Amino acid sequence: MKRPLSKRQKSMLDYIKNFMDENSYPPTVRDIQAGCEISSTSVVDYNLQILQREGHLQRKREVSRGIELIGETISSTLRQLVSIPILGNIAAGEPLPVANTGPWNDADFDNVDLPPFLTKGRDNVFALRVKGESMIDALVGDGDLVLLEPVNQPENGDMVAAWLNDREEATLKHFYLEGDKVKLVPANSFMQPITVAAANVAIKGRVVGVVRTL
Amino acid sequence: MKRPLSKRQKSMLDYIKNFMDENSYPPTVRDIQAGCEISSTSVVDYNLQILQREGHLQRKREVSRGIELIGETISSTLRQLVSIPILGNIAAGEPLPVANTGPWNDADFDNVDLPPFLTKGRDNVFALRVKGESMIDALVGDGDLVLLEPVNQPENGDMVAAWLNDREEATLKHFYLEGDKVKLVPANSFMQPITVAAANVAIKGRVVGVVRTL
DNA sequence: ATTGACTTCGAACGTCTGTTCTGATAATTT
DNA sequence: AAATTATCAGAACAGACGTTCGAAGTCAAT
Repeated sequence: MKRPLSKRQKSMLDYIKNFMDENSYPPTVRDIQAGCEISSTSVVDYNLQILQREGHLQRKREVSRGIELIGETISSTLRQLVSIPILGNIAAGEPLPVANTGPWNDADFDNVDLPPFLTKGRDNVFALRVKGESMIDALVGDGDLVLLEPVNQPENGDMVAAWLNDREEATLKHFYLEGDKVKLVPANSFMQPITVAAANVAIKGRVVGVVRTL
Repeated sequence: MKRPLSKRQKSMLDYIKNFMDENSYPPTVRDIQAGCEISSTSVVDYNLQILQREGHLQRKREVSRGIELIGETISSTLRQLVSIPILGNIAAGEPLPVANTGPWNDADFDNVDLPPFLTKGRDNVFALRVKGESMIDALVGDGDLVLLEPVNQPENGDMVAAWLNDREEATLKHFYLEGDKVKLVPANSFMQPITVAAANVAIKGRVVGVVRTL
């Protein structure tokens, strides 16, 4: 979402939208190539990658017509929303009621409806309400809603909801894998990083978004 | 509609419907083959022809995933969304292209679609993209989207987009009215608060929400 | 002028995918 | 029982399709 879309990318997005309105299935790379008068399929692929990175669509690798528009309208007044369960609160010392990453029983939790560009088409995204001021330095404050994507193996630097088996508590921290240990860097400069055995920590999810209302 | 559908044809129809609910594009012949545990693609083709002849779907020849269900409805979450224009960027020293708070010309700006709970029914909410790290202490970082509500007279402590007439620049600051002067407290502890005459500052809007994607 | 990021180009590779062909098996009718 | 029709099996073909690679072009900043 950093750079504005180029003319070509806008044109492609428009074409895809029109195509799906008329055909009920997405266009192929070569459909887009012809429709937008582009000389090479690789250019289409290149710009599709950008459109995906910027959150305008989701692509499925090696799948023909594996394009899904997100955040785009179907009709003028009705738009698509994604329902996301708020599984509970998260704050240092408090238990996190996330048991597994299976399909949620929607009836058990409060839900928020969010536009798809916030989840970027990811599956099983869930939300946690932040309690306390312990994540200040990560620009996450009390009352914020953090959107998490279930992951098994986060990448270094990701902000994750980590569960410590021995302490039986969950916090929001930055994740760094160091050999067979995991270093969890807190998001508050007054708190020290902690390093624990990898077996002792369970990553519940990776933060993919933050929403705050004042 | 001469003959009733066979068990296999019903199964295929169900599979196609489920597939399109989940994937936003139709299945291939081989998807159906696998999903319905059919031994040969020719059998799928054969039954697809029947389903088409009976009017349950429409096929496009030689087109991958060229299947269109007839008389079926989409069953995903359709809700109301609010379209909000992203009027520009805001960062210390940069001009803010907000001229007035009248009705926006939607065509001129990028838009984001947000669920109504983020705007809380407020009118004329607009968004600004935050540039730079100068609002760190207010938990607002580079790339964040801030949602603003146009206000004439903010309350003390509100985070506002303030335009300084003499400097011709706009920043995100906390607002405090002190007599006939306005104190603007920056959101970065390395910056000093500034106090200016009330006539010298124009409040463009009050921050009502923050959205961040990672 | 040189760099470096971004974008485009042309071609090729390997798999995906709709289609078709031949033949077999099952169900239905005569 | 024989004939007819409906359905299935397996294989193969040709084109569709996503992806990748090396090279070059563009453009702004240095």
